[in-house]
Amino acid sequence: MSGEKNGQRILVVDDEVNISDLIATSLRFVGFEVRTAATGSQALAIAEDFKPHAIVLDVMLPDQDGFEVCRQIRNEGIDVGVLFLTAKDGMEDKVAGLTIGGDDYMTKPFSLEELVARIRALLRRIGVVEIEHDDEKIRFADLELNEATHEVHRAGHLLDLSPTEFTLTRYLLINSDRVVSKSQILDHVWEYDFRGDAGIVETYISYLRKKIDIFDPPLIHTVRGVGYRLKVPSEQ
Amino acid sequence: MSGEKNGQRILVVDDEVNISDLIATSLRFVGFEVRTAATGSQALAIAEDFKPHAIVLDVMLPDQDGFEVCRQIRNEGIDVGVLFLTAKDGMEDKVAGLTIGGDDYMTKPFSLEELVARIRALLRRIGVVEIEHDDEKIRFADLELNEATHEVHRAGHLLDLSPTEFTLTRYLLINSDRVVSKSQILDHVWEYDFRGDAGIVETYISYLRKKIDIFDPPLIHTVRGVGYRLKVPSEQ
DNA sequence: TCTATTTCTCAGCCTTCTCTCAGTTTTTTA
DNA sequence: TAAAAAACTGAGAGAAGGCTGAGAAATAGA
Repeated sequence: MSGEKNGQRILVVDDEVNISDLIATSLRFVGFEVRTAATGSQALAIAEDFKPHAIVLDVMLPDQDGFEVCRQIRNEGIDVGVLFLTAKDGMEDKVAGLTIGGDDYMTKPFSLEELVARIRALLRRIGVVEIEHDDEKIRFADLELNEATHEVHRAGHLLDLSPTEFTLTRYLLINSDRVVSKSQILDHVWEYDFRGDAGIVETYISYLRKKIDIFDPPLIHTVRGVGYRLKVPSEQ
Repeated sequence: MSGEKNGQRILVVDDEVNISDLIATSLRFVGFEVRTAATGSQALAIAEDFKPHAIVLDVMLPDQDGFEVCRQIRNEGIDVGVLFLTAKDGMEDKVAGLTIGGDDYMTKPFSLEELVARIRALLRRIGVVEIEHDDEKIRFADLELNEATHEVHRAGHLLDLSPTEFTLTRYLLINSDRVVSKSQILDHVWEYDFRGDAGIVETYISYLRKKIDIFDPPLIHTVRGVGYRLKVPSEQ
């Protein structure tokens, strides 16, 4: 289960405390050991003895830019994968160009579900095997989601899902058989600055049903007043 | 049995003393060690040496908001799960992000039974194993309630229960073999501001009997003039 | 720039649930 | 044995929760 230290260390670097807290909390919950830093120099100091396996690094820091921080940390001989965070301005191209090796980047705002998935993929790529998550496929009954190819199959058929539908499917799959509330879904699957109400989850569940549950048996079940749950009806 | 100190410490923070008292009493009764605070700064002061495992925290406090209190407590290095309480008014905006990292939230008014269940689920999720309640299933005879899936089975058959029926069943199960009065049931299963009379409990017991006790032997027994009791008849 | 896709909101509809009430049955007491 | 008290249950009004189609707004792609 979650909560145990499994040895994967992540350093989160962002000057907005709200953001770094949010990220840190999420990553801790899924079992990582996490430290946070608000500036480049602070990040450097912490990295030195924390020796993180991966860094979540905002490219825009008060003292220096993220690439510089990244370079310095690697110069220390610390072998680390980096997930860059960038605002959605024009900088994306530049970031993409500078993202080399096993590194990756995401634009703010993002969903926590997506962040965790990227971190896991990153660790896999750089060869740090995470316990229990070394498989790139998540399965439930005849529904299968492939992390590497971003494909989802039901009963052997390839489904055509939009990005949000994909993320929602993954979240349901990860929590298969347990009830998840609409607010949980909203908090994990939607971008963290989303200000709408949980009604949108109903809409997307409706979309998903038309793609996933046109096959028998239906897997997405409503638990009135509580949330949704992936289950195989035959279980009784 | 309930009543013993099992080591789980809960801090309840709400400026309405009626509410925090109500919650504290309920939590103490089921075996938690409880402290209360009416303001954010008071909460912080108490948390420092009380080191709670979980906090029940109103988001609307006189001095500062609940999120700030939460952040400060965690900055003290206290690893704590939070159950946020929110009013059901226009505040729904601020409710975003509350279910991150094992945390949860409930809207006022709520039922005490629901609150206790959420606290237990929270402690389980963040890895604080509660004695005697480390399982997500509650059982009595061939009646079984699953907290994670929200399913109830009798003699292997899945029962279809409404939310209130589910909560009532849980309350009876937790108090199995003991007589619980109609007013006790009303106080625990219905929202704390419910202004109807205890007659509704009879109605719901009737509903439950038609779902649970169509199987033999009947488990729900009336103790005339006192209340109801879950028992296996052969026991006498 | 235009087009296609995706996201999001909203309103109408339908289903289920909650709660009250009143008539009935059961048990107790006088 | 009759009257009173307590509990049971069916019916129904109104509320709440959830589903979905339509369309506006935002975004990405050609």
